Amino acid sequence: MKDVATAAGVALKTVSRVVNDEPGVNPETAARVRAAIDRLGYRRNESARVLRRGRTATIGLVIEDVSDPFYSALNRAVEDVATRNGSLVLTGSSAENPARERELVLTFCDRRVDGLIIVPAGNDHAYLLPELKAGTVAVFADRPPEPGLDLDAVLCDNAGGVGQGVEHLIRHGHRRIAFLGDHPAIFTAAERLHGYRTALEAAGIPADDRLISMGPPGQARMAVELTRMLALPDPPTALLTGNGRLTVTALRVLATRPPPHPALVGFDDFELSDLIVPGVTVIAQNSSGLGRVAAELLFRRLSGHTGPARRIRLPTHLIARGSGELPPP
Amino acid sequence: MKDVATAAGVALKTVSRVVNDEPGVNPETAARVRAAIDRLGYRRNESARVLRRGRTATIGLVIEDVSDPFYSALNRAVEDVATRNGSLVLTGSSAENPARERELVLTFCDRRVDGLIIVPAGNDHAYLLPELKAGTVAVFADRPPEPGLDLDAVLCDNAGGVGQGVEHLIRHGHRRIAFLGDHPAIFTAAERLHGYRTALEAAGIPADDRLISMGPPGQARMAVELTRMLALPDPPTALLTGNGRLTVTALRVLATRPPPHPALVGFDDFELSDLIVPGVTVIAQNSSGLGRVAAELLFRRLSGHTGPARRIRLPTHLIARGSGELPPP
DNA sequence: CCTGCCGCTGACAACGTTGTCAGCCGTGCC
DNA sequence: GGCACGGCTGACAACGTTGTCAGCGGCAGG
Repeated sequence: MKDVATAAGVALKTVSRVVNDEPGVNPETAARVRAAIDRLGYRRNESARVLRRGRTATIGLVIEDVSDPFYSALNRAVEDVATRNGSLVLTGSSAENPARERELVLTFCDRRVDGLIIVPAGNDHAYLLPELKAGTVAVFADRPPEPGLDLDAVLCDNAGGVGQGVEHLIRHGHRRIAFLGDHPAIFTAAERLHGYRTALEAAGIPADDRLISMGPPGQARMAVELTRMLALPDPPTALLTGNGRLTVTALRVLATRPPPHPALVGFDDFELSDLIVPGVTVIAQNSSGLGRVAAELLFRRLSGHTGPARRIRLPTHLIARGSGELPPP
Repeated sequence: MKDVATAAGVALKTVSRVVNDEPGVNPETAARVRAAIDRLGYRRNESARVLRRGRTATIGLVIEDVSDPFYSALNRAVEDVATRNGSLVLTGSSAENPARERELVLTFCDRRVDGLIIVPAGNDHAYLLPELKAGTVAVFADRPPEPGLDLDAVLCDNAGGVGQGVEHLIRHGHRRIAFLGDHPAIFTAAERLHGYRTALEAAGIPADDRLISMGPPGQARMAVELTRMLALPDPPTALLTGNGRLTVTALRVLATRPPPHPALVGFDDFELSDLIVPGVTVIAQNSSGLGRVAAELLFRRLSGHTGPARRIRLPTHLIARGSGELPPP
């Protein structure tokens, strides 16, 4: 910038004014400065700008895994909103590890991101408090902050979605419906389990703990659990899987078994669910909506909005493709 | 930092030394400083550090779309290598738009990223030259830089991979093999088409232009092209699709037609290809390998390595799952 | 003619670090 | 006792911007 000023025969500050489109510069002078900028190929140093102004025009996004379709759709939606707001996105994968999440968030804060969108892996975000006090804005997505942390959050209607799925299966004649969910320490998994129990209860069907299995979506575990359930004297005639990976794992295990297969409804849509035979009936959640709304809440606060923390629930919707409409034998 | 210095009763510079683990500080003093740091919750301002040192410990990644499985796997691999090297990743989606790519790259450069990994959308990277001269390191992934731009690049063995696929189909008795590729202006699409022609020629089978269709992976276009080809007097008995999205589109179109279906080999593996019936035979490319190797090349250069630009080809491998082993009728 | 104002420009400090260099003190050697 | 040296510490400038304030000349109004 100094060089540009010299080349254009003006002071540093005038160049700064031109670069920032500040008013009060003689058009002729401005033109001369712009010419010098082009000639020298000058580009503003953002780091210095940040140091002086305090805003980085960068937000941080912490998700579980950038390569997971659910989160990468969320990532994309966040990126789109950020671009519209002139911001860039630093993304990090927490691998569902609270320590890694904390490390990422703090590193982002060191970089002075303007705001954070976090899919929390842990339940203790005390480490966030100093940053929040320092003016960093944070929004939680997919899972809420623990009580006491008063932040905006965007969630799916987990219980309601699972409820829709259970009702759908009941409508198709099922009463023995198994639920295969992720580890109940994960907020969404717990909510979905709750939705399952509530819907059964509402239909007057007693929940049977032997038809419930909660844990990580490994294929071995899934094989064991399905085998166990299907060998029961009154086996489930339908399965409800609690997230996309569980659905896929269940499909893989079922593929190793002879028909007839139980009906299946999966929470979370996934690509190609329509190409499998029968098509997989799913409860679609709006992953990009999650990202979009979270980013919008964030930028609203960044542009000065204050107000009580909001908690937004995005609706899910059931897509019938065949697997959920199989009747009980 | 000033506050910490005051609190610990030392000079600014001593705090800086402690924070950076520089040698030559009395352990007692260091302990006092560290205590003050903890007490005040001090965190170093990275922007100021960057301004002073010139290194941001951040790299930029420009891909086509963060939500595309191929690119998000690449993204994850880059992130992993970056983390191991103490760096963060700024990611942007170019949407296959050269102008957007340029904008992203220049914005990243304004932020003084140490290096760039680019999946180029366009063929003109003249805009990169000033940045390269200014010391930014760039590595291309999936597609090479245009001649004259002497940069490291990591590519898949596109022609060889398609060749494998063609040979596989020929081995299963096919001689009428159609090729459905993306727009030939895309480097990988052109290379794959070339591999197709070469492999046919090597087998002594004349290429038939009526069995070749190059263009974007829209379902309408795919439907038209497949209908046209399958209505020929001597229709193709096998299809080779040039990327993941084309494969999926072809599967969707085929699903609307009565059997028997032509054999199918798709370039690029995709999740659930094993759950479709018959399983989809693919030529798997190593998308995370692409990201990993590109990031490794980048960090090698960032740590001082100089040397001629390298061009690395990653092998592909064929995974037979059923659809590519269907015999001709 | 003087005053006040406006449009434009520039000098200077400040943002929070780190690199450079100088200084202090104690120790060991001549 | 004088000197060199090493371990430790600190003062200061610099990185490239932007915010603040002051200054300049011209013009309108009193």
